[in-house]
Amino acid sequence: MDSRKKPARTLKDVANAAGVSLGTASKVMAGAEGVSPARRQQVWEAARRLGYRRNSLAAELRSSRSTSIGFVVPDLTNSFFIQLLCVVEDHALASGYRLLLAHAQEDPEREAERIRFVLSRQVAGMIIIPCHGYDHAIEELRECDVPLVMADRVDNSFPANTVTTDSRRAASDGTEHLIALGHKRITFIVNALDLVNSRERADGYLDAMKRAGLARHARVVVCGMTDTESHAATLGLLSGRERPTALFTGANVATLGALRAIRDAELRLPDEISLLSFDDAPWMSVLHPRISSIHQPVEAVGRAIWQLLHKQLQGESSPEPVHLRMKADLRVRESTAPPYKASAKENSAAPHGTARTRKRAVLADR
Amino acid sequence: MDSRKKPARTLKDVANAAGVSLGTASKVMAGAEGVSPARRQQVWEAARRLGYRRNSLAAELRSSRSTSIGFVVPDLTNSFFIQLLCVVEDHALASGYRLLLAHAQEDPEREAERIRFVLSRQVAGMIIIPCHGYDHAIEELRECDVPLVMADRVDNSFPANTVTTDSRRAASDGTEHLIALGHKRITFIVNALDLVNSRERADGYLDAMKRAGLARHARVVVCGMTDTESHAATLGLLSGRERPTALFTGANVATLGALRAIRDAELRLPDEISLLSFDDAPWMSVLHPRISSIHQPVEAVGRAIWQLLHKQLQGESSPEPVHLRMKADLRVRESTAPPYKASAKENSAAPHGTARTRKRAVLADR
DNA sequence: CTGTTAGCGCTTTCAT
DNA sequence: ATGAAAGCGCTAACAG
Repeated sequence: MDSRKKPARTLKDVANAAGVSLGTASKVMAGAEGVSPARRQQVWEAARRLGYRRNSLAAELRSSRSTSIGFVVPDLTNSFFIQLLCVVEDHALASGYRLLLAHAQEDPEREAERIRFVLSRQVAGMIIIPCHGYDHAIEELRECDVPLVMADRVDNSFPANTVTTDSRRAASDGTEHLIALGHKRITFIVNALDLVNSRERADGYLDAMKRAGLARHARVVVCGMTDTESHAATLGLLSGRERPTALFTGANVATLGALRAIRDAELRLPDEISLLSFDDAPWMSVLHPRISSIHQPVEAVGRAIWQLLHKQLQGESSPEPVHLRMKADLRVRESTAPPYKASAKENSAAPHGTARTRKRAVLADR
Repeated sequence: MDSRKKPARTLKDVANAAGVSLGTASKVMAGAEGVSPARRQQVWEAARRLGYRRNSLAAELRSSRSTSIGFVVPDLTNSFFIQLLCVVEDHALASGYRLLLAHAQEDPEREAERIRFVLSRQVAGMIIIPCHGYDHAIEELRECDVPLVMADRVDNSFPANTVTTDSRRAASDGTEHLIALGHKRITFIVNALDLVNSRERADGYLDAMKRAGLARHARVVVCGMTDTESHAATLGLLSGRERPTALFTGANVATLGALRAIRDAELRLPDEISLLSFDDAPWMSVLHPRISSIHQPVEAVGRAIWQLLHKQLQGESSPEPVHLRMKADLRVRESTAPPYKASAKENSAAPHGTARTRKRAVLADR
């Protein structure tokens, strides 16, 4: 713990120590052709001896080439984004790029600031999963022509490459599953409707409800971006009259809050209430009951994002923006079941419903 | 989507457009004193008009001052690290620093590469949560004197500032809780013993077992870093003879695998087996049964990390490395209960144990 | 207050 | 194959 800063060794130091010119040393470190093996050896030797570490800031400044990709993510708490991040990072690394992560924390202002920051580091490209209304992002990015891919929370009207999940369709499928089980009072709990994909999810839900002639039962509750908020919203919902028999949560975070609320309301899942989660998470298939969910194809989305970006990085991009849309799939597990008969509702302490209900309980107990 | 790269505007362009010198423009953008309001205005104007964006690579290169902090994390899948990351980032941002995240993916080689990368970006400081045996990290960092804080997976013998949780103590407390419930065959499932903190956790477990005269029942199972591995290990454990009555998992990831194995083995939690998790996660208190766990003080750890680093950044660090150790607390929930009576074990389909067991089941059903 | 100048550490022609 | 020299975009002295 010595406080005097010994100035870092530079390439010049290495060149001097090796008795070669700066240019030659540079070539060696870059692994370029045209240096005799002998000198090459000398330079490596000197570099090791001096503990040389390249200054990539200087290198990138001079060559105006960067291998960093900005990745702007709205919420690191959301396992879907984390998974996506990991997938994309693997692809990027494999192609010789690194990710520069920027965390927007679901705050548009912070997002704008982070984008500015990333851009100021001269990244070669950008991947953005925007938060509430991506106006800021657009503004920042329109004028500069960095290769860009927008993901997840965008729609096809965005004037850049996008990769998304077909949320509307998936939400519709999910709702139909609930309807098929016999549910009518199905409530959709969504974080924010100014999030394009959440809006689509809500629309998909409404589509299915209407198609089934259940429009008058349709109910969309907007709960905010945190699990605390969704907890509160769900709790209100459950204690009100005309309680829904099924809940469909529009996102990972909302699911967590809803689940907590269901506990607090002392409702048994799935006997007294069903829950379907848009977004899957590892823990959902591990406890009792396993949560039915809509699983987004993270691998495919991540791969598509990288492909689109990589193409642009190599200057092979098409003049027209490409919009890729992936299909999500419904994973029926144990949190969705036929609605509870109102009559059986009262003696909730000892669950002895129909044979089916009974079987379920045992099954779920495993 | 135009493919010709319009070269980014530079400060020089701005200066020209504003009719001032480069130096003046620089002062304005830096917000420095000593520029007349009129010119200041002109420069801002020109900058906006041209869509100027500072090149922070150049700025940092020239001033050899950086506001980036490298944060090397072993596993983004682990919610504890994510939470820590968020806490530290908040503090860093508040002090005017940004984080440069590097994901080691539990791979020492990748970790070394990432550290090298981060260092080459001339960060002002480094925070490292090392993975298996941190030799690489040490090697890379010894010679350079960047302010450094090591966290979580280190012990006090490390020659730099460290912030850790008192794992040994916490694990010992946890084990005692299990013992107090009447368990004897308690197995500790740990990811890897070459992880200092895992080693400490195992030691804490062994301490408590020995103290209780249960040494001959003590059993430590090493399962690896992924939930797939811990799933397999736990499954083997549960199907073997002399099945433990309680499991104590040494980390987040191990808990997930163990839980899946318990399901697969069709064992009821906590009636047929108890589970205690070292590391808490939001989902653990949301489903049935809520998982008892040892909760690390993320906020405190994060704050401590930043304080230690910030002091060094301001040159106020003490000559001797500081080792901070935080206390974790046991959160008893529903996954830990007295051991199942062997006699009741057989008729497992319909759980009608003692009154206590019955009550538990109802309680947990909420 | 303002402009001029000299680099930060590196890459990249361009001669030799 | 090698070295010299010219910057990348910016900051920080230093004169004026």
